[in-house]
Amino acid sequence: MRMSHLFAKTLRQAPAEADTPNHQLMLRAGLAQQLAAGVYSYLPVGWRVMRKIEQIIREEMDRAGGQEIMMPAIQPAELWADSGRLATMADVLVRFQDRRERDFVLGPTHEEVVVDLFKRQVQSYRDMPILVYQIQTKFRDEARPRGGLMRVREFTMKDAYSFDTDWDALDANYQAARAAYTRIFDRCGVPTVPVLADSGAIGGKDSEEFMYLTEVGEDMILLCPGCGYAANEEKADHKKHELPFEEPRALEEVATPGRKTIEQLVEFLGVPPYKTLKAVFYEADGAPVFVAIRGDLEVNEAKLRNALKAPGLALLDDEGVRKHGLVAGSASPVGLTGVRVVADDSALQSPNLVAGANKHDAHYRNVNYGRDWTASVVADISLARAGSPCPRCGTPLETRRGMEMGHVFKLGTVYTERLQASYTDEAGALQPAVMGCYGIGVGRVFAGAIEANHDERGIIWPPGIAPYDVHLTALGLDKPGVRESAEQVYRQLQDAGYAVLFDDREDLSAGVKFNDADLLGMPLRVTVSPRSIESGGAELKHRSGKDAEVVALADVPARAGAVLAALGSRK
RNA sequence: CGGGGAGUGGCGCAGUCCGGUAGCGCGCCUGGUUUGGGACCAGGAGGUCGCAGGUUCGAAUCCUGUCUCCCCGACCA
Repeated sequence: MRMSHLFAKTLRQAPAEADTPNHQLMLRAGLAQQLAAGVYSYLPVGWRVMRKIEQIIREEMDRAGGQEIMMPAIQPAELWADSGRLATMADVLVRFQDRRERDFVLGPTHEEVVVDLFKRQVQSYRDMPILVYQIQTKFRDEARPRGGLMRVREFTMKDAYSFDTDWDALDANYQAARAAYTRIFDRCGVPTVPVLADSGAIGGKDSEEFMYLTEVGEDMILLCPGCGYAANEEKADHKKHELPFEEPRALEEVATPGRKTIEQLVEFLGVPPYKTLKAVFYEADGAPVFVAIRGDLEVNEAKLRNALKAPGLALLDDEGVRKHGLVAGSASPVGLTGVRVVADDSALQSPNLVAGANKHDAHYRNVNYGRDWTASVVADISLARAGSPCPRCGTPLETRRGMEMGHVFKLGTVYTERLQASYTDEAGALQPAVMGCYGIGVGRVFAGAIEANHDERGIIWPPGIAPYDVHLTALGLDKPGVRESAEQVYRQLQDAGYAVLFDDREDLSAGVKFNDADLLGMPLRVTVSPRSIESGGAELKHRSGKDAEVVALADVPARAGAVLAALGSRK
């Protein structure tokens, strides 16, 4: 490609909207451009990267036994009503009506459609296992698109679905997909770690996210330096500080004028936070939920949502608190009636706690579960934080931020039961197929690859996904022999099978061209100039290296091939 | 949805408080001089100041409404 006619321009300054390196470089290098919040066009160079990532995904999914298909983005809303997700995913669904006023959604994901397909194609256990995948545009009306390509409303996703006769067979497909993911991210130059994840509204059991650990990531990950335990904050468990047994003492009311927070109570009464009971108010399906958790812990809303099977759970606002007669700052489950109480298991085993008295400026001492209050739901609903003991080995956990590149999970029979996708087993009985699903955000891999591979000058494309192998820079095009030599190198490299970006722009200084080459980040830069010709040919330098070598013009393709091979590029 | 910030030429910004013919850097076009790390000279093009009302002799500037974008939170297979 000749840069003189490239449909994109590099920018010296990044647009103000970008605040992470990958986002700034993407815009400065002219890879993509935003049309609306979370909606992007891909320009030629960026699109080549997307296609390279897709190709790697295809190769690895095929190797894992996957079969590529293509499903429609336009899907009947009825199918979503059948699965129950028309309601549970209502806020992100992009919906429309056709001219006959029939309801449709633009697919945010394809479980419903793939199950429908499965029903028509598979009736027998003999037809399984199945692993199908597609690379497709998804639509989600995200509450807040952000971070360049990291959270967008229209995006390319590779989604794969497996169907098996039982959970053991599912595990084989799951492990195959998991292995493929490791290879895919590796080839794309994005270091990832699998972390335990919450399966969220989609349902299902085991679930892991592939995270690229970086400060600009939007997810919080807990990692154990002792045993390697790794989990998303939403999912992470931790050992809770266990309190020694104490005889329950008599309930005692104390005046606590103006003390509303745990910090204020701790300071005023001289008790440690773990000897207090914290109250947090939520609302689920229109009804208030009183959450009781020990004062040294925080509520993990994902866990709470799962414990209550209430995807619509949200914090109660001040007005709601008043309306339900709750006394913020002095609320407690002691003597509370008419409100559902959920307790973290920490609250049960902790004796003689300080808790609210359900009237202003008063608390109780020596509150004990069972004697003074009970909860209708008891579960681990606590948030693991930096320093929390690892659930496996007790080592203090560390936190890191991460960008989610992919997600694998075992769905089981959630969708195949709801949508009645069953097969006939060996005994002739109908069974729901056991399903897994596996997603990769292609645009996220694109962003992650830039984030993981750049320096102060620009992008350093991993050779496997570089839009071009060679950035050919011609300097002094009006000088004798330069144009001819550069054209010759351009032709020879292309004849040898390399993708070449040829900076044939006239009247630009060497500095501009070199800076653009560094910004655009191809693995190998070849320079043809009066100086290089005088010293015997063309100059080769790889993007991350410091030194250049001069090679005779005729030898450029062979030498370029050797350098690229050494960099790990596969032609 | 709650909180904060911002919309002025392709990009980055000033001008708004205090109303009076819209400016700077980069980029772009023409000519010339240059050419190994973001050149120089001369000339030039390009803006309904997000949009709609209002106040005023006069609005980028004041008032009202509205749209959009960014950040934090909520939300998020």
